[in-house]
Amino acid sequence: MAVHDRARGHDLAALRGLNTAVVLRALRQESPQTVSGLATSTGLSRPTVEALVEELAAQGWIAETDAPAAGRAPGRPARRVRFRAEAGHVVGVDIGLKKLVLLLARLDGQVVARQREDFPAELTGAERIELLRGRLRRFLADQGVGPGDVWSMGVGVPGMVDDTGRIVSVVVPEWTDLDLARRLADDIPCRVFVENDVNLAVLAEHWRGAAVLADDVACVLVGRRISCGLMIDGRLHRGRRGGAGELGILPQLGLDEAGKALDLDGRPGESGTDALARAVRAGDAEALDVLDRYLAGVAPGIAALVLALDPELLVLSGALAPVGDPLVPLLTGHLRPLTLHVPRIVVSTLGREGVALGAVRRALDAVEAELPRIAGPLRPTAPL
Amino acid sequence: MAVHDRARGHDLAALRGLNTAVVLRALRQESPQTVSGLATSTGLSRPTVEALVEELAAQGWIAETDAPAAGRAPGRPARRVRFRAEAGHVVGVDIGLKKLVLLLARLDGQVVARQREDFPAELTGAERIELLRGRLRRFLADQGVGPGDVWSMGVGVPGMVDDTGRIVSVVVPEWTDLDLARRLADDIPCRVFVENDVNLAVLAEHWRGAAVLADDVACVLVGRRISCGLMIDGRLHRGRRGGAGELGILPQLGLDEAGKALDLDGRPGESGTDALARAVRAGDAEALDVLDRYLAGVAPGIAALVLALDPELLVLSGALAPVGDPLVPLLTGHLRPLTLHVPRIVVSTLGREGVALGAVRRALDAVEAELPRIAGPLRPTAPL
DNA sequence: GTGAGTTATGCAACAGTCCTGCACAACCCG
DNA sequence: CGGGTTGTGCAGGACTGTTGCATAACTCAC
Repeated sequence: MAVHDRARGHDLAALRGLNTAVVLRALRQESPQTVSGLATSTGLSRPTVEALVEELAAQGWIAETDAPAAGRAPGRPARRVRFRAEAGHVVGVDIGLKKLVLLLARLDGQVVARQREDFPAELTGAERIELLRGRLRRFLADQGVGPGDVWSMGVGVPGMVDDTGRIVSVVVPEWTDLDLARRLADDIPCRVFVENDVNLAVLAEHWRGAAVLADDVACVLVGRRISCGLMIDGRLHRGRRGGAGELGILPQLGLDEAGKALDLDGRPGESGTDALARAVRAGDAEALDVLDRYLAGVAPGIAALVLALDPELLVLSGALAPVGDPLVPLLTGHLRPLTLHVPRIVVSTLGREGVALGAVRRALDAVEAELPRIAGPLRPTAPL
Repeated sequence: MAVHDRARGHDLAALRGLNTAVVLRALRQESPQTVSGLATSTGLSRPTVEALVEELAAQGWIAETDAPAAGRAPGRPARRVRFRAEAGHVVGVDIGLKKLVLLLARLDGQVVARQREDFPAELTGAERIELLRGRLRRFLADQGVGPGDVWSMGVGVPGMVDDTGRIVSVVVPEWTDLDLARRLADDIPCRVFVENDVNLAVLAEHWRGAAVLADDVACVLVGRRISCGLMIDGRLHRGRRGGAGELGILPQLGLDEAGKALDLDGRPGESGTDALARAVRAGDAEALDVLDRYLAGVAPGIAALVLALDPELLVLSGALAPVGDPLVPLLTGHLRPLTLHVPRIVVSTLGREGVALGAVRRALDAVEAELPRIAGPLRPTAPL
């Protein structure tokens, strides 16, 4: 009964906190800004903004820029303040069956370091965890970031994750029922959010990808395995058990059957989907035909999703995304007879870092959720 | 970019308005209440609440009760105030192919008058509108409610409705692309919200039905035609074109095929579904078998919905709801092999007024949405 | 180089809102 | 009829945000 809780009065301190958060948010969205500019954009008066700015600066959230203004204008030069994005860091992790992506970002979301690594799919669950922990320690050390400087961390894994962060699927052997967050928090004392990979992908697309302007988005991972991440009303929809979007199981939709058409041979070390994408891009007519048959096969499943949700936008991501724009008319053609209305379809442009970027976004969301109640100086997110 | 707008500062007047709305909301949830009780429940101080109460009373939103307190307690008897639910009315309409339901409710949602009528399915679109307008005028007149006393109206219709209130489906002949809201607003000068019937049913179930404690709900209309209303995170999910939940179209799911099994003969004037429900309740083994085959037929479609959304609760409504609890184990059995996790399933208990009650809820939502910005005395919703 | 124009700043006075505390009123009970 | 208890109403004080004005700093034109 979240509505019930909202029925609480606010006093002057709450108003102050609200306005502090407003100023900080405005500064997070655009930095640097002049104090007067902040006043007009927030609708507060200048003396008020000034007081809030002073308070935030004392707490370390913001700082005055010393850099001279870019364009020259008449009048007294404005004092300009900026969000201190370097005051803390967040980490985004994408760990799959055979690859690991690490991203380090500042509090404004700017990625300051990235690392990608492939590893054998045959690793045991324990080995995979140890690999991740080792690489993560090294990665942070290389960047001169201490474990205490990480405020929050997002981790994308294949398969379902329940709302407590426990992995409940069987995609990665031996990871079922694993509390990965706790294991990672032993090394890096911060909040860790484990989440299904496609769910993070849709966050990333909405943040900096193909879906920035849409609030009802389905992100479909097209490849050997099919699953979807859903954003509804601008928020990630996980489902009761974290299983939203897992249409692949239903035999009537033929998603698994369609996927088998992609079990082709590629070059050594190259997966079938990569080979197909390459061939299609090279203009191979036969490959295009295979792709088209695959899309025809997955169309009923995607149609079911479209009919169930009627999304504004469909983002295609995953192993076949490198094929690019040719995917759109092909899939649209197959969806048209199966749906009432084919939504706008676009291909992801985030490449292989999409999930990790979504993990960064997830971590930043956690930091932002605590912003309204800044009382002490900095570091709002308590470890775990 | 709704988030952008939220980055505006609040001044003291805004704080006041916020607290006024808080007190009013608390009083809407429970009436009457003592002023001191309001102070503790809202977290505001008593002098503050007192001032707000005085203001709201002057505007006509609340009033002091003259009725003596129920239980007697020591000490000075508390002054008690109540929400003036009789200050305005809302109307809920459910108009289908061959039936019309009208509900009149006070501002607290209490239904004060109801009317139900069946009419021939052969009516033309224009005749149907005239019937509705005539009955509505008469209904209000009988209750002594003038057109100006209706603050807001919700209307449930079969078929899809887009986000501007235009009907875009072909379920009712000649109603395609109809702006029903405008037609009704000619008679009753208030905001009119036209909405798909199942979407309103899910609102009703969440408000006063089987789904009061769940925030992720799918309401499935089981009957000759199948469609669903979706509630996600406590809010109605309509979809971009208002088509969310319309899985019936997809041939792979066999929903339409399954529905044909219900084309039975009933008694004169009784539909096939009603006859089937009656027979099952009477213990007819053959009827139970027909029902079971029907449920097996619709299971893939419902499974697709469950897999796509992973809802907390599934509410079964519609023509077969009178069958009651026997539906639950049958459907559960058919869903189990098709899904990862079968959600809790319950049968609607709202009967034939579900959609109209949801229309009332929709109308009340519109009134509540305007509550925070009460400035003048009463009547926050301007006509259209 | 100097003055006019422009823009930002900082201080002061003012108004609005909420809170705390205390004297008082109204009622029940013995 | 008086004590205990509970709600009421009124001050005083603290905090927040706003308006207004004099001042500071810079650009531009002459």
